[in-house]
Amino acid sequence: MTTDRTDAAAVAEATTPESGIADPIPEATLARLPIYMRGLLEVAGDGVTTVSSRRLADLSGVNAAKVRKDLSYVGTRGTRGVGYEVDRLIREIGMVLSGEVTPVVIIGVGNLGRALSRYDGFVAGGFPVLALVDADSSMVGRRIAGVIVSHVDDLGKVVAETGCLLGIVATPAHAAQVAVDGLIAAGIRSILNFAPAVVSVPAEVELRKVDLATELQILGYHEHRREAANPQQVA
Amino acid sequence: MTTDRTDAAAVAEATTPESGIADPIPEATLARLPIYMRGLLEVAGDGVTTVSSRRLADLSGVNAAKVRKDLSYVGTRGTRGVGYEVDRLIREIGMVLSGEVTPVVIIGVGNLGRALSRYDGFVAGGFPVLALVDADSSMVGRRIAGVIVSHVDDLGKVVAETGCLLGIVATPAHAAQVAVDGLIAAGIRSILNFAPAVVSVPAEVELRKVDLATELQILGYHEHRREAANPQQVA
DNA sequence: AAGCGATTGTGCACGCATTCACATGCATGG
DNA sequence: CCATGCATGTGAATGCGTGCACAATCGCTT
Repeated sequence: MTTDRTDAAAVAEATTPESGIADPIPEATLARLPIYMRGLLEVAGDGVTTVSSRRLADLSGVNAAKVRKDLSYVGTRGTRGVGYEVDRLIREIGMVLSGEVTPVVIIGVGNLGRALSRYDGFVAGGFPVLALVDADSSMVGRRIAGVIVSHVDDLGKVVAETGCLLGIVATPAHAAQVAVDGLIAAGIRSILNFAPAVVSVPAEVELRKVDLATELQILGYHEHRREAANPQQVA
Repeated sequence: MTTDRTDAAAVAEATTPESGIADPIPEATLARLPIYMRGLLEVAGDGVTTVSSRRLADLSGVNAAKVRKDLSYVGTRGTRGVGYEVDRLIREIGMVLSGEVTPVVIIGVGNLGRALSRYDGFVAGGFPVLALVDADSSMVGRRIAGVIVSHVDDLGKVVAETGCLLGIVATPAHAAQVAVDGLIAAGIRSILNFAPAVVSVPAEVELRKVDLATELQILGYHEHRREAANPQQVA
């Protein structure tokens, strides 16, 4: 797989046939694939074998054309006049988004960290939480969701042992940057940050952010906006 | 992502003078305002009285031009050659995003719901969790983060009593639609959904979504991509 | 009083994402 | 074996968000 490491490699993988690396799936599409997957698994459970883009769109709450364009990126082709084969779609999408099980480490076992470590959706989605670390020594040794909490100083060791590839930061804001640096030092290059803080990472590290307070604030904005517009109406 | 904005109304109120309702702040800008706010509060704590767009940009991890354009939406004007007045910016941004305290109700007190109800960031951001409900009778009556859990059947009553304007759905996927319908029936028109399910709401209801599993899947995709490209290198 | 350095405010162009609209092509029925 | 209907795949138009680049403008210094 890919022995030519020239700068032309990037160009070459545009429409690589089957040489290994291939697709540059748009971020927006990527974010919808898991949604499609859920819908597909649902109809598959009902014994349905084919779906139209229209049907899948309804299940996912999006536009039918968008579904088709999205699916065109994953490579699967549907059958005109019929639709897409459910089983195959599930297989192909599943292959695109981390086909196998990808273990996760969580830094910070406060309220949020504990909840995340017990969140069923992660393991169900193929992301078992295999490691927990915290800076608080009184937490170390505790067992949460079947996993023993280690000290953050042992992060490198724990990550190496469990083979975690993804890191979740669930620390207070002031500890976020340190936590991220630690993850990177431990070899993690994909990080999901729940701490309400701006952290900086080297370019080769993928950092995504979930900001709970911000979500509420955006909702609050719209809510106040509506209140200002309408007089009032207690349901 | 998430959030469907039908700008039918937004167009009409384009540049209302001061008739009450006014600004149509872009969604992207809105999402950054809380970040700016954090940076501003930080420098304000250090006694700084003015910031340049450059400085604020560095603190927020964004582009300076973006900061200026964003701030132009909130109305505040800076002083050329000097920068923006910190105190005023804090006040103005604070006014834009739900100037006052906005109470929140959480449906579902499983792992996630409990964690959210104890999350300090909410109350710190002006979103105290004043009500908790669950469908499980064994949960009803329990006290979590100082709030007694009520039964979901009493949702309307609880919402009315506490004056909650925002709803958070933290139920399992299969209960999400019912939960959302309940919130709407109770008069809530701004909802944050953590359940991994597609739910439908009437047009006048604002629905945002936080999909934890999807976030990991996107990270997983990029991680696998990198692995496929590079040979391997255990730090 | 006037110039100078600094920083804002914004016009413009580019790129990504969404959506429409339609030709292409497959499967089924007569 | 051909016609017909239905759903795919995609070209093209539109809109939003981003970031550059620069003129306008302010405070400060001389």
